[in-house]
Amino acid sequence: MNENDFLASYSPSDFERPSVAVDVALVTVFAGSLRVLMIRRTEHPDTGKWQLPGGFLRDESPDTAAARVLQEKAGIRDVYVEQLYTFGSPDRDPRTRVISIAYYALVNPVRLTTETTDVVLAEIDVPWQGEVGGGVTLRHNHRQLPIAFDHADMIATVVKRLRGKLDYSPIGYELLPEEFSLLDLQEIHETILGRSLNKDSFRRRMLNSGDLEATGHRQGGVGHRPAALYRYHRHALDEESGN
Amino acid sequence: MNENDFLASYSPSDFERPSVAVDVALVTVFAGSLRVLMIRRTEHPDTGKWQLPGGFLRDESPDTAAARVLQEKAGIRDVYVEQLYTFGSPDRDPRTRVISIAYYALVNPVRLTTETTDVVLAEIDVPWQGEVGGGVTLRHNHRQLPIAFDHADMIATVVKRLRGKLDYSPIGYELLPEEFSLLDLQEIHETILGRSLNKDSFRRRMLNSGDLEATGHRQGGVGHRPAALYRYHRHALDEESGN
DNA sequence: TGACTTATAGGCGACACACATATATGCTGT
DNA sequence: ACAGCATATATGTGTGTCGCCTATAAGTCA
Repeated sequence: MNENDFLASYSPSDFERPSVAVDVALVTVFAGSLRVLMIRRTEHPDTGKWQLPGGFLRDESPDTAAARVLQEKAGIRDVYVEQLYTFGSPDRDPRTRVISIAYYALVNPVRLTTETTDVVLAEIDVPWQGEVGGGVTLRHNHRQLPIAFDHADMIATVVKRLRGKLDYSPIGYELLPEEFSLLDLQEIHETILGRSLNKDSFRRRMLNSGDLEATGHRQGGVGHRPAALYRYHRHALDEESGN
Repeated sequence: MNENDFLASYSPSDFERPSVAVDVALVTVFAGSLRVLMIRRTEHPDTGKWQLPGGFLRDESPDTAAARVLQEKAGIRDVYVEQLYTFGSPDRDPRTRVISIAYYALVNPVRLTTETTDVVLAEIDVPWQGEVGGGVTLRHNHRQLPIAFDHADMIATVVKRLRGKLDYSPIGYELLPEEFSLLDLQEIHETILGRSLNKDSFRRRMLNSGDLEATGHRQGGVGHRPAALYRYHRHALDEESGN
């Protein structure tokens, strides 16, 4: 390593030192659509376009910053939050160099407050199958929402991550209330994956996973035979030898 | 949002502005062990401990920075590189606040130059099964290597990521030379997963995946029947209708 | 030439899956 | 009260994959 490299490595000038931000995609499933909370920008640049809730990192861990941003910008706390990917192209923000650590959060829609003119739950349109990737568009009340900065890339990355993790992690349950029917769970999976699933296989697979615990309750007032309700119960392995 | 929050968000002072670094775990499989390139620190803090090659982010994308760090610190280029996770606990570096975007890279060991006293390929000891996680330790010549900063966490995260992606992505091939036998490929998978695999099932699964192309070559001078050699050939679907 | 080692091919039962059919159960209108 | 309806739940069947096993092939080496 030559001297220039050494100096650049150990004494980065303030000019080179980027800002570090956290952006959070708060995702929910509602009325058969995958949705994400978006905020309308009121300042330059990208005025009028829609962005994810975000904020600059303070004297805190990135995880803490993500939870704080959710509390401050979306008014919600105690939800499932996980780091997604870090975006840092030199030109992703026209004002100055900003590195953004993107997060996603999952929540049941009943925990979300009503929309305002500047904060909406936008439907995510995913025009591709599987995890190969591609772009997404957002809709709200049949209108397409223009997306600020590179936040469309972030949302597309969330969809890919959710599709990849759905089979082997309990993220589906984070989008449901405490008690739910098997069909509720199947609709969550179908919405995330963007395709329909075989009902019988899905039932068997979920019941055999050992992650479901019957509550003994049933649906009420549904106009047909009520489904049994379950709750998530992290890997209740070998239920027969229940000791 | 109150005024304090506003100012903190939109005018982060230089004091709050952290440094942003990139650390890269260059991983390879050699003699039945998963290994990672480590560099001995010669300065405070953690003098004498071992760290991943890293450097501060310049006027470049994080991906570019990772490739540059590999070139400068490990003397290797044109390898598979992928972003891993961003580490940013406030106390992870005792000198100043540093956010580190961790990457991992995969390479065949024949492309690596010989070791020096300050640059070694350390064996990764993984005392857990599957992707549940836990800590790792490093060994070199039967001696355990002390690990600087939170780089042990980074290496553990790499192992988890590799185990998770192995089944549905071609990362295994990045660790092999252009032509390889099925047993070579199986040993890569077994080393990453930390458990032995059924030989027949593995053969069938790989040959049916459509990602292997027979080269027509065979092993030479192995003291027994030589295995056929294959190369990776991204999803050669429907080889029969070869049009 | 024959012993040895690993590669390769094929068979077999267990199991998960998609798809189909049959039965159960609560609700609703008359 | 009862028939009909809609969905839940149970059962069956063929297909494909997996782990395990046996048999054969193709090189090297004494």
